[in-house]
Amino acid sequence: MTDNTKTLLYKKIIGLTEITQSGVDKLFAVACKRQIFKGEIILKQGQICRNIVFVEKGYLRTFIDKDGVDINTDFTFEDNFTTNLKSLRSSIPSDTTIQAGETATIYEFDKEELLNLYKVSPEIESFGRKLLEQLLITQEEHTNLFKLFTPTGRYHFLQTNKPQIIQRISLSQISSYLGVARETLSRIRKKG
Amino acid sequence: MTDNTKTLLYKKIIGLTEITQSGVDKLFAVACKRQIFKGEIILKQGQICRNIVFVEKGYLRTFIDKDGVDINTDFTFEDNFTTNLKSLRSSIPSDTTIQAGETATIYEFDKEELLNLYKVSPEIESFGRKLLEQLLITQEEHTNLFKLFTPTGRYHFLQTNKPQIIQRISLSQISSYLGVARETLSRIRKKG
DNA sequence: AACTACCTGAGACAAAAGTCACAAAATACG
DNA sequence: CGTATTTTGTGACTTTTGTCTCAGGTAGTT
Repeated sequence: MTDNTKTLLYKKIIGLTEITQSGVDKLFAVACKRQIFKGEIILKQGQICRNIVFVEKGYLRTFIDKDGVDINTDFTFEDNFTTNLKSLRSSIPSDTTIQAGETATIYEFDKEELLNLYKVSPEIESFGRKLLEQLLITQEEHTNLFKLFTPTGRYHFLQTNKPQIIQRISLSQISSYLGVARETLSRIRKKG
Repeated sequence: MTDNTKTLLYKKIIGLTEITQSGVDKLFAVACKRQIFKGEIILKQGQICRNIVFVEKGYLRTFIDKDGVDINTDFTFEDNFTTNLKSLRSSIPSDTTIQAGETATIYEFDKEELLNLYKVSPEIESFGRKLLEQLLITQEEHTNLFKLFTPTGRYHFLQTNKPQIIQRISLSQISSYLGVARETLSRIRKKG
C-alpha cells in the first residue's frame, strides 16, 4: 500500500484502537491489493466468504436479492472494512452480494491469515475486536433508525450523519437502504 | 454460580467459541451475581455503562426514551449477554435504559476486569471477540427485518425465529421493537 | 450528435399504517 | 375474592406509503 494510504489508515484506526504503526504494517503484510471496476462483484450470494475487505478508494455496495430485486444493506466507503460475517465465521453460503459501486481499490485480508495473526499478535487481535465493536455500534444505530424515525426522519438522519451516502449514492439505491419505495424517497426529497 | 448454570452456559458458549471449562471458570471468577426485581433498572439512560451483563434467569428489556415514550431496542433472555457498547467503550452517557422485565438473576462483568482478563488469557479475548461477532450477526439480521419485510412479515419472522419474544413479551412492548403502532400489531395478530 | 441505459419527478389511485376513542379482557394486588 | 390497573381489541377516520405509469432528464459511449 502507498505511504499516504498507510498514514490515512493509521489515523483512522488510531481513533478506533491503540494499534501501532508496526501493527498496521503487520496487518497489511498479509493483505492482497486489488483494483476492481464499477459493477464488479467481489462476493456473490451463495458463495462462501473467505476474507475481510478494506476500501482504499471508491465504495462497495452490499445487497440481498429479494425476489429478483436488490435490497441494499450497506455501503462501504474509503478507509472502512466490510465482509459477510455470518458466512466468514461459519463457512456457510453468503446471503449478500458485495459489488463495486465505483471503480475501487481494495485490500483483501484472508480469514485464515488473520486468525494466525491474532494468535501471535495480541495487538492485532485487539484491533479485530475493536473493529467488531465499531461495526456493531454502527449497526445498532442503523437499526434504531427504523424504530425511532419515520421515513422522513431517516432521510434527515442520513443527511446529517451519513452525508457520503446522500452525496454518492443514487436515490433509487438509498431507498431500499431506508426501507421505503423509490417514489416515497423522491417525495421526501421534494419536501426538503 | 451453580454447577447447573455453569453447564448450561458452557454448552451455550461452546457453540460460540472454543472456550474451555477452565476459561468459563476464570470468566465467572470476576463476575458479580445479583438478584433484581421486575421493573428494576440496571442501567439508566444518561449514566455511563461500566459492565457487561449475563442473564441467568428472567429477561432484560433495553429501551430508548423518545419524547416520553419507551421504544424497545432489545430483549435479553436466559444465557445471553447484553450491555450498552457505545457507552461501555467510550465512557459516554448511555442512550438506553436496561430494566428487568421479570425478576431476574444476572451476572455483572466489570469492564476493567474483563480487559485485564483479555490481556492474560488469549482464550478469553477470543471469547470476547466471538461474542461480539455473534451480537453483530444478530443485529444485522434484525436490521434486515426492516428492509426485507412488511410489518406482517416481521411479526412472522419473530414467530418462527424468536418465539421467546412472542411468548414472553406483551404485544405493546413488541410493537415498538418492530417499529409499528400497537393497534397495527393487534390487527396483524388477528389475521394470523 | 445520436444512441442507450439508467435515474428522477409526478399524477392517480389503492393499500397500509397511524391516530384517537372507547370497550372488553386479562393481570396484578391488596 | 373483588377492585384497580394494565393490556388488548375494534371501529372510524386521517395520513402516509406503495404501486403503476409515463414523461423528462442525465450520463456515458460511439
